[in-house]
Amino acid sequence: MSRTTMRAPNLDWTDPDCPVARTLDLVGDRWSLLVIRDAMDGARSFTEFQRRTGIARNILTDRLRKLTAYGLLAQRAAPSGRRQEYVLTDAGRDLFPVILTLRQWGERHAFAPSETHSTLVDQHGIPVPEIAPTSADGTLLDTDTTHVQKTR
Amino acid sequence: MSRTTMRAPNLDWTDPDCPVARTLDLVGDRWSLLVIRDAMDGARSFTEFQRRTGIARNILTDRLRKLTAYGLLAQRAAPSGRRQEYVLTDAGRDLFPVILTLRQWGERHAFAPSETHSTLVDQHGIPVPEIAPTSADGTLLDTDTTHVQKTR
DNA sequence: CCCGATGAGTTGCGGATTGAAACCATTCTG
DNA sequence: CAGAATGGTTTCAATCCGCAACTCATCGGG
Repeated sequence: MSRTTMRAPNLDWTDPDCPVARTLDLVGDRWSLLVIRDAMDGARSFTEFQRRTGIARNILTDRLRKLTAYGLLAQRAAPSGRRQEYVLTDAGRDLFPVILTLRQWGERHAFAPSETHSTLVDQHGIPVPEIAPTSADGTLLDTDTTHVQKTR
Repeated sequence: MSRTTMRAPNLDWTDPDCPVARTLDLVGDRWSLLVIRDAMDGARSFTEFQRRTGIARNILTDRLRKLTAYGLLAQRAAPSGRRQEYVLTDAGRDLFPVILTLRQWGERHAFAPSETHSTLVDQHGIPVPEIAPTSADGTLLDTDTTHVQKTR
């Protein structure tokens, strides 16, 4: 889990002390996390991102640039030919738990019981179990058993 | 974990089959998740949300209404006085893992080593450990060891 | 009972962000 | 080499957002 040094991308954070707010300042718009999702699922090229997300092309240009500037994507030469491709950096790949929890919440709450949806599976085709936050001693955590400790 | 029936809030999903996209259709804007974050940390009233997030008031009005319509917040009479207050529903509280993973990503990647930030702690004041997605047999999961299985 | 202070919005408006579509320069491909 | 695909850029209209001012109801004193 290498630590990428921040490129001071935003001079003015929405809430400089809150890690949640900082993360959302980087990927909390309508499209960035869908681009990341598709990158995790194998998308590499401009056209492929555009096809999968349906995002407008000028906006995609902007998002790819921003995500690259923030250090979540990197551009490198494609293995075949001399075209460029976008790949996730370590920091970008590290958004996996975020995408996963968004996915699992959606599965639980954004589908009617009758509806079907795609599923995330591991190498053996077994569905990924639901994530459950636990404390150091293994007990389940939720809103009621945790609180934010202000930096001082 | 009670299942709230969807209120068919969005007639047109960005990507109807993908749980990630559906979740982002509900809370994937600039402010909704920060409102949820503050609700989890005890905010109840319009003014309190406004003060904590710094969001414009007309936008806050809109977000509170939408989140209520989507079933993530509910309005009920405040215990003291007859004023109304906004509280998280079960579905809203269930976003805890999402907020937590956003927070943990931010802690890892959105702060320079020298910077300090607020921390999430449990009842005993012990920092919440980092979430690690695992498969059914307990092995660590990431982008390389999972893939989306299309619904068919 | 009247005054000022809050709380909870609503309205109007200018500026920023998006989306759709057309256009353009390279690079492949047959 | 012609035509298609890739990876954008430009233009323009529509939408969204932030700010400030305004409203309306309630509340707490004096």
